[in-house]
Amino acid sequence: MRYSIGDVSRVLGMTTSALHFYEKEGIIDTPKVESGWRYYQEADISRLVSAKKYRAMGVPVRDIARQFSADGMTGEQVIARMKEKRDEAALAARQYAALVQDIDHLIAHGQEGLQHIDAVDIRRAEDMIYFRSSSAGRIPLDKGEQAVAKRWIEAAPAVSLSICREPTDEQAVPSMIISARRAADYGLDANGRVTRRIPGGMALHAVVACGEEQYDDPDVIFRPILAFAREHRFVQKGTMWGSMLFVDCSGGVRRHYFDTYMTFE
Amino acid sequence: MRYSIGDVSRVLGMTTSALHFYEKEGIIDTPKVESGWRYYQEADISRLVSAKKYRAMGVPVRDIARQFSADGMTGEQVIARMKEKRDEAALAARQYAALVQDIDHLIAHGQEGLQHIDAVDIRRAEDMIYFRSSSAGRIPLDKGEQAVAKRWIEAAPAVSLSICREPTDEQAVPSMIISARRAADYGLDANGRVTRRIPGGMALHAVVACGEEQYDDPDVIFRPILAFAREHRFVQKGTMWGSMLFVDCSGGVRRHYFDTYMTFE
DNA sequence: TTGCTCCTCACGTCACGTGAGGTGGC
DNA sequence: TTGCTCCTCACGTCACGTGAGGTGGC
Repeated sequence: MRYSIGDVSRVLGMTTSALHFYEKEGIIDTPKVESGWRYYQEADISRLVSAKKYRAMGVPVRDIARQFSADGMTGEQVIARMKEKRDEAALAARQYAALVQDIDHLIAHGQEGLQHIDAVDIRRAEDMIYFRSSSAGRIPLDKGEQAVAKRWIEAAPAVSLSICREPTDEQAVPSMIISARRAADYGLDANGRVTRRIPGGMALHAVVACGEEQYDDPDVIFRPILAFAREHRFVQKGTMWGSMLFVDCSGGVRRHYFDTYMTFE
Repeated sequence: MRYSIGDVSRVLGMTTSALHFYEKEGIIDTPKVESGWRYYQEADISRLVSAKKYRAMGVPVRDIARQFSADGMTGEQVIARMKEKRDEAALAARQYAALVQDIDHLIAHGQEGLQHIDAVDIRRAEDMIYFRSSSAGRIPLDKGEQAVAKRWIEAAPAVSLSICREPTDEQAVPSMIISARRAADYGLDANGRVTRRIPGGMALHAVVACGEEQYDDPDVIFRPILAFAREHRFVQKGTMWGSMLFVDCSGGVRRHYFDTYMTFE
């Protein structure tokens, strides 16, 4: 049997230009009849299906071409490469599964926030772990701390930009935060020089929105909670914290939404 | 605080050229001092961390720039887009998890094959489902069948190129095969016009290697099994089949490795 | 004859990476 | 003064996609 490029394209789900490209790269060497039309044989189809499979595993086209070339890869080499790709795929699967969890968290808290903005309620706060550089911003100036901060940033969106205020602080400080439950999944722990644990418990909670003033006055995000605490005589226990959910950039102003918590005695 | 591009690059895990690129695309608008050096503020860092988060969710840079622009996206729009990306990430997680399973199968059978090439043993064969076009090759000429074949090809490597021979066939025929256990995960079933179920059971089994002659004589892959069956008086029951594991292209010749099965009475 | 399929070739896209040649800061 | 960091600008990369202008086959 011989197949036209259209047949191959429809069945393999590849465009004709992709087929031309694979031919140029040397994965196949399709014979042409005098009119210039390509006709594909069973052997070409096999080669292309294998190539698609390896592409799906993340093998570059150049490597696939070499694999199938006159002096290509041995079975052992092919299997060794599959083992690498297996581990990469397993990592990708874990990362995407974690991403789903983290997006779910953002959606749930974000939606709640849009509905009850600035309203204070009481709920149980999770145990958290936070990173706070010794140089007062989210970005450390010390190279050792920068290396740690990098690992935290990589764990976004499970790690979120946050603002924390310990009882001994003079003002709130920009930092990064993650729930203790997720921290281990991302290889983060609370035993570093610049990381600390915040025990959970019953807490005042509010979703707040603030503008760019948060950069000069990080305490702005705690106003609804602090007003409620004063009015109802709640006494702060431990670190007060807020984690950023999303930013609304419509209408020429930026509004940052934070999920804020204050555990009490 | 102000940070140099080097500080930002080390902490965010982005190259300076990526930071230049994000600036050119309008995600940030870093001020420069007279010497021409950029200095980043807390607000820029926030923006970049958010941008990284959305990139990890698969949002294009252009869209992120629009989201953060003067008249950008509302909170509702950001959350709506997160919902889309959540579903895409969930799909990706499932696909990578499936890929891991499929690669594991190829590695296990491939390794076994390299050790016991052409050796016949007896083992239990799984229930399988196979696709065989009405036009005698793996690629159908009928457009309806081509649409079905496309969905099978997409399920590689769980679907593998195969050669099947029913008891009524005059010779073996190229086809595609998948285990019944995995078929449902990929939305494939045995009730189509060109698909059929192969019941499993105790079977003669061999991993064989053959050259390009398989394209003219597909039966070549069943030789070891058929010789063993004749010698030991095994009687074929149901469809005989072989699925391709990998191709060894070293030393100027191509050797195709197939996992072959024949259930018996 | 018509409509469809196929051809080549040049250029575009996406998200950066690389390197040349030059300057600023402690 | 030295070594490091930073600058701009042009071009490269990867895996194709797009479109122009033209031809083949039933």
